[in-house]
Amino acid sequence: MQDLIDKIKGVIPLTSEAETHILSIAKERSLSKGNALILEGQTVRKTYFVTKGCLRSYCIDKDGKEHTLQFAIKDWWISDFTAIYNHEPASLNVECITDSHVIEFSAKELDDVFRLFPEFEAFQRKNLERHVVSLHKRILNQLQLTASERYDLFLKQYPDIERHIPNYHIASFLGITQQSLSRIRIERVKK
Amino acid sequence: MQDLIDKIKGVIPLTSEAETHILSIAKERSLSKGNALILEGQTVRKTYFVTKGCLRSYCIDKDGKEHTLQFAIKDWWISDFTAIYNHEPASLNVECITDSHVIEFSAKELDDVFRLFPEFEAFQRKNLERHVVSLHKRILNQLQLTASERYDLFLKQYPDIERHIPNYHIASFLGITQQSLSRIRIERVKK
DNA sequence: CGGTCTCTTGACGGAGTTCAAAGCTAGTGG
DNA sequence: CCACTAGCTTTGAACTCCGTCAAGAGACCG
Repeated sequence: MQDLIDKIKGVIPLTSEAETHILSIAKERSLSKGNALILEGQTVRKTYFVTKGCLRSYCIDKDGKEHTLQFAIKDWWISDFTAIYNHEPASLNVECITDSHVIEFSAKELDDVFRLFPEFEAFQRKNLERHVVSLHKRILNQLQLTASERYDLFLKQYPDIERHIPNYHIASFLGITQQSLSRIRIERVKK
Repeated sequence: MQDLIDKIKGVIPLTSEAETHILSIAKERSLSKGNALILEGQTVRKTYFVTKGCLRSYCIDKDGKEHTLQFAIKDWWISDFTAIYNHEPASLNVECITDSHVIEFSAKELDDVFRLFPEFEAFQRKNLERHVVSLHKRILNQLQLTASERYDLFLKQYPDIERHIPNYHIASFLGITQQSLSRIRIERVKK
């Protein structure tokens, strides 16, 4: 829980009332590998802040294949943001890929925070700005890099993730099959 | 200019002081096809709101190929947001692809607006949320759709754009070559 | 030890790229 | 008004990367 408070304080000054309120709506949860937090089609009522472990959000296409939109590790937020912002049913699934600890927030209560403590707007703006930046980078990488180059970058951005999560999840994030990723990994070892 | 004021009023109530301030920092500009607004490597000081015409942002890769990150038509914002948010030199270029009208803002003055009129935070939050949603959709499309399906979707999202801008820009947005797009278009006509 | 999950391997096919050339189209100037 | 040019699109042939399908090899866990 302190992780989150520290993270907020790194961006905006936090009054003790605001801190108390945040603590009152935050709910710590321990999750096991495989737990599903959001399922496609459901109404999305929660957003999660990860303090330990790793989660991912993904969609399932018409052929039943999974495509990973996001991995969330320590200090990242995860949910189906499109569903929350547009008030639609989830089109994504969110699941736990290692045993994890998260802080759960009701999307509605989090929204109230902006009215009760307007200073949080600036915090959220920074979060969204960072999010946009990382999405822009990902799109540009997808447009200009080969699968092998994207994998190199992935390993730099998530230095330790790779030891804990299956390669087929990484493949589904990079936009290739697990077989192709396997071949890329073998090529890398040769060099 | 009224377009922008209307757009703001659609999201938040706008006091007359705030409106006056916005008008005082906004600068209307007419641009011709081919005008460059931002060049890679420069410090980015401006953000643009498009009221007429079409602009695009793109990067140039190590082989000299262009990759389009964004098209901006009426009511969209465009700039190198990564450069602005991270205070880095531009890694993108922004250029005018048809004769256009934009409202130009200094990034710094726009930032001041949040301090002077905190009610704008909610407006900006909505903008950023919408931006994140559209980027998520684009990434998922890139992961699960064929080039031809992505082109179909593109035509739906930008119904008229296609008549005014060269196909090779569309190809560079979709992540394919202009030759491939040409073949896709021919296949479509057959059906 | 047996089953399940994950990764690797091989053969083949297909979508998209590359390079090069030709065909269009619209604007420009003689 | 035509010829020329520049910008854009189409076409063809060869190639490459990656996907698909199917099978096998490890690894992990009850």
